[in-house]
Amino acid sequence: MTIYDISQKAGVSIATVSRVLNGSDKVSAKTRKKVLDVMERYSYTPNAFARGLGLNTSHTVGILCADSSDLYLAKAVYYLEQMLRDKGYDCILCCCGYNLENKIKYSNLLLSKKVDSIVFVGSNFVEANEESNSYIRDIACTHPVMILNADYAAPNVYSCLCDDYHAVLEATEELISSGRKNIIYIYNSTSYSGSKKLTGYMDAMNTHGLTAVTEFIDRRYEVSDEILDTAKTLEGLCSSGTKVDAVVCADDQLALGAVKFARRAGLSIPQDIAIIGYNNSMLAVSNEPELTSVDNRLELLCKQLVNNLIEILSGAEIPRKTIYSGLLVKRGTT
Amino acid sequence: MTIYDISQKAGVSIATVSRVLNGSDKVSAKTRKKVLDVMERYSYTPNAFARGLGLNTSHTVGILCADSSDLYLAKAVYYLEQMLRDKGYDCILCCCGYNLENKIKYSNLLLSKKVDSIVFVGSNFVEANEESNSYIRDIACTHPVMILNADYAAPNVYSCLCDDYHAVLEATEELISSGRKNIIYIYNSTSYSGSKKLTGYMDAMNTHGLTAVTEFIDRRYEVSDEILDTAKTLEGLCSSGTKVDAVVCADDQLALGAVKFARRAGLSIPQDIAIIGYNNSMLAVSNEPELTSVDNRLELLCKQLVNNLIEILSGAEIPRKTIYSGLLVKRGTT
DNA sequence: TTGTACGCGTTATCAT
DNA sequence: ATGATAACGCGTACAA
Repeated sequence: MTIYDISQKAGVSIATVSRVLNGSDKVSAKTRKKVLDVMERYSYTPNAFARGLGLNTSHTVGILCADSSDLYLAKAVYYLEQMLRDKGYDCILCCCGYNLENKIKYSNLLLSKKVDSIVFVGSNFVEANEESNSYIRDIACTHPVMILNADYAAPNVYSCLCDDYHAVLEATEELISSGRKNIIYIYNSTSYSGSKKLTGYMDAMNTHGLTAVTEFIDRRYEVSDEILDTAKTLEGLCSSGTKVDAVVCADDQLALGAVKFARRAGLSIPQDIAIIGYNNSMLAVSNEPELTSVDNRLELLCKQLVNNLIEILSGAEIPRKTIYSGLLVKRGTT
Repeated sequence: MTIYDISQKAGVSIATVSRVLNGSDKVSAKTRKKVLDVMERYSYTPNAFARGLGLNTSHTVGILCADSSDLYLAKAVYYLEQMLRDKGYDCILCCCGYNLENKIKYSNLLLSKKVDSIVFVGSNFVEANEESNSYIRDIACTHPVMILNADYAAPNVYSCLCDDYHAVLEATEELISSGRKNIIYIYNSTSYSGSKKLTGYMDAMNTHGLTAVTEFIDRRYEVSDEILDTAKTLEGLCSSGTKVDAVVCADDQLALGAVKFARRAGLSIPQDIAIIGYNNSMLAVSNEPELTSVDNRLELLCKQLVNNLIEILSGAEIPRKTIYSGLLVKRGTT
């Protein structure tokens, strides 16, 4: 079924069919109904390719993320997909891992598929050294670029993020003010948001004259391995004499590692050791005791990002950067 | 940059450019190099719309799932996306929730986007009553349909699944043979695989002359709520006098609910109560003690599904149904 | 309000 | 081996 067939069966021209299709008001009610009926009867659907060819847009946005099975990213992808679909946009998903080469390769692939915009999901798309980010600039020359959870200042690049710096700073200070002194920070990423968080912790410790101790956990293919690594790292740290009465983690899964450590070491939570996670994911509640965790407002961020994107695609101006505050959700581990 | 521009700059016809593009062997090495050079210089990329219009295929498959943020589905989507991309296919992701109307609506949407096939991820796409599945038949009239984790017998529909029936049956028997008598089954889905699992439990109990006790937990928007509901349900059950010395769950998150219940009730795991989960997800290891859980071979299933799909799209014949056995992974809760 | 005709960028079928 | 040209299905000036 093409627009031709419909026009013939309805006894009108293809132009009229096209007008009906696109909701033009220059069609008489009678003609519209006639055409609509025929379309209905033959359950006609316009050809997306032909339409795209003429319009040069597919009403599709490319979603790029490192790993859509990561708890946090999966949630983000889910929100984005739902919200974009509500606005009439489809999503092509592309998981590109954590290395630069693939980020570039897959961005281009998405562009070649004629997406209207690219959404980078996760702060790992913005790195510390400027050259590694030039691919973002390149894309932004032709397409609006949206970044979730990181900021990159360039024309046509728009960011929605949580104030991770202050969130961690405040979480750490909360521990300090409740009397904890030996607070360890555990992280697994040096991305944009990763370094903000780290700085938040450092500043809090320094301000209060406490010694900062940080541990970096390598990202592992299996989350479960990351949890185990965290537990082991803490065990090693303690057995080498380091005192610990609190752990701030850049991630809920790291926090679960800390919980595992505490359990194995026979420490009671939160009396002997307090633990704070990040993301306020389902992991926080799945555990017993439940994790105190920073909620970084993912749903809100996604909603804002999608709204912004729609605005931009319709030609409106929007702020380059939108920031929300994190929220410390207190539960059983503090 | 179009094929025209390239042909002009290379001093050949568009037909030749097209041949180079598609790797035809009817181009002299010299001409090929010349054209390739021009393409390279102008970093030309063929227009996906025009190509699709001619070929009527986009090398894209539609992935339909209820909720891509669900732990299990997210992992599946991730595997599928990676593996399909390896084979040169893109994925349009579409999350349609659990109701029939949206399944149909979004399937059609994907078809209108000219996907080459639709992959249904999750057993919830096949329901008990036949009418609810007719939409699958409809799609299969024009496109190969792949189903992950459920089976539906119809032409042009192919399934990859785990033998959930036997997996649960054996898990239950394992508990029975280790002396447990009051084994409760907890589930949250009556989908294809959901009912297989349930039957596996029932059969095991009946065979050994034990009384089956099952509890259905409503799916909740937040996983954490589901965990809490499970814990509460078990509390209610016990306080009304039902004895429990083991719990088999259709899902790891339900199992975490059981763990939560045990903790709150002061029961020690696994001495007082044994718990078995399903999916062998990260939740199994995130917890302490770690969950004994059935591994339903997701990665294997996805790999097989993708291989099958590629075969079909290239015109080969493949078996309608591929079944793998589940694997009981024993850990701390049994 | 409606219709005609062309362009969008490919692929594929012919010739040559 | 290469080139000319007709599809592919739609949107849209422009004409009526």
